[in-house]
Amino acid sequence: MMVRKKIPEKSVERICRYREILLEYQSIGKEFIFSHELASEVRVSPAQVRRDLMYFHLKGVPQQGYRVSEFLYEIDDLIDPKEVQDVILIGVGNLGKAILSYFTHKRPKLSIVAAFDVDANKVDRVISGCECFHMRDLQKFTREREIKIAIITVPAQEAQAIANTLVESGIRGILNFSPVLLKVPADVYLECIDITTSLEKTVYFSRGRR
Amino acid sequence: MMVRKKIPEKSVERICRYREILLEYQSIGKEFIFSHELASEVRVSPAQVRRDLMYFHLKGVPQQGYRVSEFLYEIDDLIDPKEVQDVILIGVGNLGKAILSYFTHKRPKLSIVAAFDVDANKVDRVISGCECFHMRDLQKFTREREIKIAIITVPAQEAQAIANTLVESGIRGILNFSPVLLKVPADVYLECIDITTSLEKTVYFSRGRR
DNA sequence: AGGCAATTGTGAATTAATTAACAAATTGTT
DNA sequence: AACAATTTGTTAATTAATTCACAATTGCCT
Ligand SMILES: NC(=O)c1ccc[n+]([C@@H]2O[C@H](COP(=O)([O-])OP(=O)(O)OC[C@H]3O[C@@H](n4cnc5c(N)ncnc54)[C@H](O)[C@@H]3O)[C@@H](O)[C@H]2O)c1
Ligand SMILES: NC(=O)c1ccc[n+]([C@@H]2O[C@H](COP(=O)([O-])OP(=O)(O)OC[C@H]3O[C@@H](n4cnc5c(N)ncnc54)[C@H](O)[C@@H]3O)[C@@H](O)[C@H]2O)c1
Repeated sequence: MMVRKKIPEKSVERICRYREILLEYQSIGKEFIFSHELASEVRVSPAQVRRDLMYFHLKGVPQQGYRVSEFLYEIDDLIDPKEVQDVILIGVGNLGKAILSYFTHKRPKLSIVAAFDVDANKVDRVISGCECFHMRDLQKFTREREIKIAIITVPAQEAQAIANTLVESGIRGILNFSPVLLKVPADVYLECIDITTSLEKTVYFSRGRR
Repeated sequence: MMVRKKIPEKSVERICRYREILLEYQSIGKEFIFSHELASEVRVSPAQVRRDLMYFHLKGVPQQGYRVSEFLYEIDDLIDPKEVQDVILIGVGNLGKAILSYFTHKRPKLSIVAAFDVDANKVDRVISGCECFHMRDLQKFTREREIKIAIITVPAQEAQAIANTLVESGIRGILNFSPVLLKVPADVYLECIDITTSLEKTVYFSRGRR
């Protein structure tokens, strides 16, 4: 089997953004797109777009650009898992609920299939369209359903312990919203969204220091 | 006045993370920290930490490290605004509410002072500890209070129009949660948190392609 | 006090990411 | 059917970010 060249994080990120724009184009019936159009939408250089395209095989034609449907197909093929990917979420608080309601039917290949919490008001109910179970069932569920991806939205002080449990039960990727830099084995992928840092960055750079 | 060297985004981001760790150290009574300790907490190299330190003036001592309180002071001095920074939030939906409740008293120098929405169920009430006003009052409020920072948590299709209004009323920095790549003038700082992309990245890289 | 071990601060070297540049290709035009 | 105008695909050049490496300090131990 031919092994695809590894793609740097930044490129994967941009490619996901290209998809947003392409879906928009598709929805308004545009069949073709130029690298410079995509570039200006995503705020990168046209050269950057074409460079990213080298990671997968898409032929554009001069004077015409890339066929949107083909482009989207290639992105799906590259980025999306082959089967629907089941995801779980830990911590059905304010943020957890927002995410649950958002991802219901958002992407065909991504589905949050269960949420877990310790709060008696939350377990054994359907919250924001998602079944919520008690933490004690986490390991069993994860193992049986072979869940590979988890989203952590528990309070900071709980996050590391939960990450440990997740890793133990076979999780391969974690999207972490707690402000804690979790420690996980090198072969588990960890993506952190640190909203506080983002806001601090915004404040810092809005003060004109650029 | 001596002009500080401009600091790259990545460094600012790391410096904000250092602060998290330093606050933790302080809370458990540790007075000093080594570059390698901080580095391993934040998952960067010790050299990287020391390099970032060159952006501000902090003296460490060999065999002892950096004084935590001094380190924190320098970060505050560099990153934080001099006065309390008032922030507004647009779109008091699931995500907006989560953010409002989270940032109440989170950072002494950051305060979400008002939220705006069009939904009659939300305006003129206090939601998650924050006063919520109707969108029609946005411009007036922003101008009068000289608000410089806004958080956008409205549906995708509304985001650009709201960004335009914000820019018009003098906003200098936007933290955007909608999946739209907003167009703003070059002198307005735009930070985007794209949760969908982050989840897609997590799924992609958890499939072992690294 | 003097030597040993550890750690800082920073240029130099390396690696990664981005942009520039341009030949090859394609379309429409005269 | 040759030409002009674009736009692609890719290599080379540039710029940015990270790591290396090591002299200079400092604390600690004997
Ligand atoms: N809400 C935000 O805007 C925001 C912003 C930045 C960071 N965060 C981080 O996201 C996380 C969640 O924030 P939130 O505002 O939703 O908090 P929250 O308190 O509303 O929700 C936390 C949820 O986790 C559950 N929980 C607690 N301990 C648990 C455990 N051991 N196992 C399973 N579930 C447990 C609680 O019952 C609760 O439902 C926190 O780490 C917070 O720091 C949130
Ligand atoms: N919730 C999530 O986890 C999540 C994840 C990724 C992205 N997002 C994005 O964040 C944004 C908000 O998501 P959400 O889940 O909170 O949506 P939501 O529908 O719960 O909230 C949107 C809020 O915006 C208000 N609103 C609508 N039009 C407005 C206008 N013109 N002016 C002011 N307010 C207006 C609505 O009344 C509502 O209160 C969306 O753009 C969404 O794509 C959310």
